[in-house]
Amino acid sequence: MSETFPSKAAEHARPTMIDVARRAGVGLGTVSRVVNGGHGVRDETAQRVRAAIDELGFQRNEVARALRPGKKSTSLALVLGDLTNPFYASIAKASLEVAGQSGYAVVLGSVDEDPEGEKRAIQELVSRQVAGLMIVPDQGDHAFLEGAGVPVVFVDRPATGIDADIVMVDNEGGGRIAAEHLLAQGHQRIAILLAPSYYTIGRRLRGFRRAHRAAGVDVDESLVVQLPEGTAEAAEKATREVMLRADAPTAIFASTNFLAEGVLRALGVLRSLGELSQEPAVVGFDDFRLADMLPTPVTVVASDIAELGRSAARLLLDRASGTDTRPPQRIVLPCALIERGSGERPPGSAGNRTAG
Amino acid sequence: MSETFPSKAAEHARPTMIDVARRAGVGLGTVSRVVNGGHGVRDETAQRVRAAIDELGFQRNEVARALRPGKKSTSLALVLGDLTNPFYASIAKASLEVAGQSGYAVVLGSVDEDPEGEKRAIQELVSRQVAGLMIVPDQGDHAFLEGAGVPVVFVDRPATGIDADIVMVDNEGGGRIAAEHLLAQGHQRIAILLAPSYYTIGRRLRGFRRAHRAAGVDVDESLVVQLPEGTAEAAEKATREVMLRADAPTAIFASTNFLAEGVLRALGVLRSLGELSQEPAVVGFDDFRLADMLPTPVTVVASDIAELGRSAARLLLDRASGTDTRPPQRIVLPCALIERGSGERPPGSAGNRTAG
DNA sequence: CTCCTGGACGGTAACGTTTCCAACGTTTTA
DNA sequence: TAAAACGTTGGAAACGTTACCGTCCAGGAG
Repeated sequence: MSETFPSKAAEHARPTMIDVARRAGVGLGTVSRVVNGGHGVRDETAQRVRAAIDELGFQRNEVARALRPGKKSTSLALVLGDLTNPFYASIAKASLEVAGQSGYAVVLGSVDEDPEGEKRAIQELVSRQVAGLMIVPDQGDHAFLEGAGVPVVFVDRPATGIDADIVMVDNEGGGRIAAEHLLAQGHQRIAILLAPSYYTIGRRLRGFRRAHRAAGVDVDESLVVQLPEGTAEAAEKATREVMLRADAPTAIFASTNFLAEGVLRALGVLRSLGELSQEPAVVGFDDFRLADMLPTPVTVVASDIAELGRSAARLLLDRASGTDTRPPQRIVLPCALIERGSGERPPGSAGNRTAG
Repeated sequence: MSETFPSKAAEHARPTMIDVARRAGVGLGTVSRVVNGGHGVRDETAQRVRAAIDELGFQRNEVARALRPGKKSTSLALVLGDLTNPFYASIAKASLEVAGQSGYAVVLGSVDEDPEGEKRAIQELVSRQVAGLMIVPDQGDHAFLEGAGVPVVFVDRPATGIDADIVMVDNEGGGRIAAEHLLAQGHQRIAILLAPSYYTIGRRLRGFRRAHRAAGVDVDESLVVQLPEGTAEAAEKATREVMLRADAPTAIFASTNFLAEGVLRALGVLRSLGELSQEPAVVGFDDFRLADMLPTPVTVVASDIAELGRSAARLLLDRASGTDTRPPQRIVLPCALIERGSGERPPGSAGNRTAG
């Protein structure tokens, strides 16, 4: 065993530009020039340097590079909620793709639920010198970002305390479309299930109300149900309660994909128990996988979530590079109705309630 | 306007330890000591330093910190496929949580499909001096990671060319359980749909075969369907074809969540066309949202995917900190059958085929 | 032939932190 | 009382890169 362990040697290795320079018999600056595009270096010299790089397996240390003043790191930060929610997953995937195409990596902050945790996560990310932040903000004040010296793009909803770029969907329009659709079927008593008061939900409710006003139909405030949580379980419970009332609604608008799931679950249970005096129409907000394969395919108001992520990443990259110096932008993507069946049930749809 | 713009000032600001030291009237080393836990600093001095930190809004520059030899950055890299797949999303979420609890951020590499893109993404990540890599590997050779000097944990499947930690589910056991379950119902002709030859799929097939052998039933090789893609569409097409054969199977094992979706889609279409001479039993691999709400709830072989991500992150953190110096580990999580209905259909289930 | 211009290249400072070492003052021990 | 030991502090080197500045040489103009 005259040779050293390759693994050990490799661990100590990690050649630097200095090693490359020595190997190629050139100066440090020349290596740097070659690595960065090679302008102002003779072809022959550049070849020699590149050869040395290959032989040593040199890779530029991005950390050291980012340390230089002015040079921002080539990574973006993404702060969002539960990746298990396909909505967030789509945003992450899309922004990741766009960033990757420009050679940027994406750092995901650990995302707690409370605003305090979000703030901590963001500051963690800022201390890592990311070139920009994409944030799906929580409710807290985000003024602390003002002086961070890093471009910020908010996704899906604006944040309070700071004026920054924002990419979102037309929540109010979506809520309006959903309500208009149900009203057009002749529904007069439409329940709306609201997840905890995020900005988006408020907008969807506003659209819902506007559609009613335009149609000359009063909103029964007892059918505007504010849930304590944005989970399917909470929606299931609320749906059960509202549908068992004597004056049950003839339609339900679920303001979220998870809520729609809960509504369907509740209806399924009630149906099988014969407790459903009539089958309500259902419209959800945001499309979800298998929505078209359920016993009654689910009508939803949908938007291009991936485009949300792509737009945010593109905008942020332009801000980070200094290409884009316009005042804070506000990008709003449209919503469209996807009719699948559940939203087209007329008010009178017979249920199969047995004698109570 | 005697004052400078606060925003502008803030942009130029980003106070350093040197600023803090000057402000507190202490040396640079002292500030560093305070920031890192404050051992060996008099209480009164530490107070003064902390006051200066608060006044200036100082935040440690993690990039500069990671530059020091020995000090690895406090971020882990995660390389995986389509985040839109709930399987990957669960892994990402879980590992993110564990990493976050230890103060680590997670960097997601941009993930192309081809092995070459994966290699590029990994090297990008390595050049960012991450403390460790979690990889859901593609098929290519991963020997190039051997000398990277960074701990690696593979997730879901092993990689060739390198001996490293691996966290995975019991694919063979899962395949076996699925087949056993169907065989126990009396099924003798079971089709299995295979996504492109990943390691995991091969193992599931092996378990499938073993169960058959144990039961004394021959596998009809024409029912072992290798798909060109792992998409629902490919599975839908293959299911249509196999179910229209004269000797159609009485059961189908979909080796992936997306494939299960395709199977159900095809069956739905065939059913509505009256082309289904008999209703096959269906078992999927990996659970998916709404599986229990479909017209026939879907029986699946499932495992704790989140635990996959958590284990991987924990193991990697221990490796990165040097706490864990054992030889490469192999963690295998169990699979269990979730019976929901589709997998419990007996072989004779009448379809509703009309005269062709 | 000389001077000047300009391209190619080498050397060095600087980025912000950690770590080591030396220096200082105070207290304990001989 | 002197020496040693210890805890606290300041200063400087180093991490790997980029940017700037100066030097050198070749070639063109005068």
